[in-house]
Amino acid sequence: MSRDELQSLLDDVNADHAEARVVRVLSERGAVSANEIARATGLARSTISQALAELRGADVIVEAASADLARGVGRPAASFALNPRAGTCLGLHLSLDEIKLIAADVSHSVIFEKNVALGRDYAPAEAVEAARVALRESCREAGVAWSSVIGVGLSFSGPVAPDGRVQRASIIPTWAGVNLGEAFGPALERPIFADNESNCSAIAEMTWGAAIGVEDFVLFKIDIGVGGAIVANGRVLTGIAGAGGEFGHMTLDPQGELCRCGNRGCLELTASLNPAISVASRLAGRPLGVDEFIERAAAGDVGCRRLLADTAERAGRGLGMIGAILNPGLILIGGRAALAGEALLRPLIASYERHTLIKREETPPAQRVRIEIAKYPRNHALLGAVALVLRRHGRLS
Amino acid sequence: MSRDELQSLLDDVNADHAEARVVRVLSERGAVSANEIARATGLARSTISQALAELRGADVIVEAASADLARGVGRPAASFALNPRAGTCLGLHLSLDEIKLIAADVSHSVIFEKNVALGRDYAPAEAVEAARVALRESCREAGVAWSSVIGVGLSFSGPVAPDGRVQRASIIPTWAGVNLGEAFGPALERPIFADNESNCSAIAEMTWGAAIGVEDFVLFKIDIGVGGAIVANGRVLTGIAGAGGEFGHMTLDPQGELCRCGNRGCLELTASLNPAISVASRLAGRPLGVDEFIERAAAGDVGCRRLLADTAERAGRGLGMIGAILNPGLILIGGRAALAGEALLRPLIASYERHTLIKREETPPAQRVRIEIAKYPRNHALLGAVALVLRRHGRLS
DNA sequence: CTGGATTATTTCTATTTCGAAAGAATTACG
DNA sequence: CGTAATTCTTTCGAAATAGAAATAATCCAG
Repeated sequence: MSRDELQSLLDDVNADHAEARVVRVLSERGAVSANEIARATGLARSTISQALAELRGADVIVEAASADLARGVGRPAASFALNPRAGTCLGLHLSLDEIKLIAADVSHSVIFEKNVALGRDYAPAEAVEAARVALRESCREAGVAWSSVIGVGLSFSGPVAPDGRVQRASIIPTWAGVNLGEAFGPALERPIFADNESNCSAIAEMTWGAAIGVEDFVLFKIDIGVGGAIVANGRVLTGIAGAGGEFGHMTLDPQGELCRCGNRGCLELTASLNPAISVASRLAGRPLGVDEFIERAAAGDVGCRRLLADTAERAGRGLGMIGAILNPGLILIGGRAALAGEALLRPLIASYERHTLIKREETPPAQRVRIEIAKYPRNHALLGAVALVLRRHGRLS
Repeated sequence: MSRDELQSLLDDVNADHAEARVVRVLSERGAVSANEIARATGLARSTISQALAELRGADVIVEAASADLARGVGRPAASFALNPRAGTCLGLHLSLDEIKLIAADVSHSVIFEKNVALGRDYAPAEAVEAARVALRESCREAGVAWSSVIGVGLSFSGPVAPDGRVQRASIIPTWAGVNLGEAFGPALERPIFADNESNCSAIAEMTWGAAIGVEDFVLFKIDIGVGGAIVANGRVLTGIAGAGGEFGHMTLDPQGELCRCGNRGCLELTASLNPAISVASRLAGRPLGVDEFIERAAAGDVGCRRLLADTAERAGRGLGMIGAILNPGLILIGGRAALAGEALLRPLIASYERHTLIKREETPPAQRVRIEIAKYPRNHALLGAVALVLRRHGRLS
């Protein structure tokens, strides 16, 4: 295969030769040994050997600093990663009042990270222009040629349909109906990938976090909203309209309070951090931020601890239902509530146990649900946005 | 490849040549054209052509009566199916007070079907012995050599762990903790496959029913219990302990009535047919059966219709949550309630719409959830049991 | 410090699979 | 009818892949 063909393998999603599959595995996992590549692709070791030789010849991959972590007996395995100079992936997170930027090379190293503040309820065109300027500039500063950008991943705070359209139910009302691919594609002139925030977080956990190598898990996010993502067979279940994993909008009480989504009694109304923070603020005599509240709870403030435990109790009810529906092997707790660690986890697990079908003690260890804190609880959907590009997930154009 | 090797392809799950993959596709789908096989396997048409020639030479496959359904322009495609004489699959459904038997050849034709009544709460050993005797005898009568039986699929009314163990939460209390593979394996001396009833129904719908070719859907069963199954990427999500899809045991009201599963306020308590039938029976002055109740509702009895609609309203609440969590493209309604057709479907869809996040009218048609009646609403998990064997799903030994 | 045990990697050849082109069976249309 | 268009199927040489055996790099035990 020619050098040019090999170097363009990063763009070609559909190619199905040994070389292409090796590149895809490296793109998804970072540094990997030849043996692992063989297992992941299902190809023979000899085939991998040949492919690696060719790819190395074309400077597409490099030998990685061997992570001698589990160094046993026998010849140690060499690790390979994509040549960092072979391309750059950009990520963009669109949140309530700012956009966050990130760039990573194809070997999974972060090159730069940056925030751009915007007014509340900013218009799509504003964000597109701000993103264009900031990305171009940051790339120039970091010495990244725009032509070497493989794609831009977008993380959005709300359901994103498979065609890139933002659903009404999003946090930022001005964006309802906007097609992210059509909005950002012309301005950025690079392939666009997009998914909702929680799905991005799940992908970040799969790529760098607490779910590396896990094919089936659920991410449950507790922050000022409640959301999540479902991963089955190694793929994020986005749902037919991109609304999979919207745990916050399970209707717990059809006669309950009105939710911003237009329904009543959603889980989010009781299980997000908002009610707890309201009460804590009243007691403190001044408005508390999310971080301050969590810090107080983690530090042992009995009031905040109890408020957090009550939140966990209510969230655990929803989580128990998710357990009855999906019976996942691993549930990762994300969102800033997870920063409280055990103070959240203990009452949450207790509540889960009380509300779910299969009880822990009557199940052999291998079939038990593990509930753990995610590695990136603090909104690191941004990392996931860049992983969208690395995994070629949610491609729009 | 030798004739013997080709003929044993049906037993070898792990083989990964063109011939093996062709056999597997035919086993899963029945009669298929060469072109479809190529698409399903991802192999080149020329490879399929060669493989088919070899398999035909070894009498493993036969040319099927060409189902000239969609006969367009151009040369018509020939269909192939596994040679019915190449093997037989048995299925077994273990219900409350009887076991049901079925046999089908590998081309998906049913050979015989039979019920064996047992006392309520029968013991496992009883069922094993009854199954052994009835299956052996029926096979002899039908001229099926026991050695030609590829495997026996078991459908069980309750969660079945991946290792074959029956969970406590099952309908038949005497079976809690029993390992289905260990119980049936020695007596039947054939490979055993097992899964819970609803998962089997889902597989039946995928193989013969309303979900042929659909990779992602949810089956929601409303009968004297409430249950279901989730299919993602063409695979049934069984969950880490086999309790995936247990929609009936979502906790709607933590302070509600006690459920047989040990929790309170489960969906099943309000959304199954039981409450409606109780009221209808009181009004009728005598106990009504499920079928009678459904017939009355379908025939236009206003009381029964309203009771059914109320049930649908309550079930729709649970279904709406499933919609928020999974956002599936297709929801099939199974169980005997589905026999009422539109009388159930209309209020169910209305309730779903009211309780789910993404509303129908604000979604383009391609992203809308379709809610339809399953093809086999009347407990045809039995068909699914035999499909377990055809699809090599849930293998225990 | 040396030889055996263990695991990783490459080499070489046989086999499998692919892609392009030819051939076959049918419908559409003049 | 006959020819063109369309679609399915097979053939055959080229390319990719797998499997077995050889080679390499390390640990471990004496």
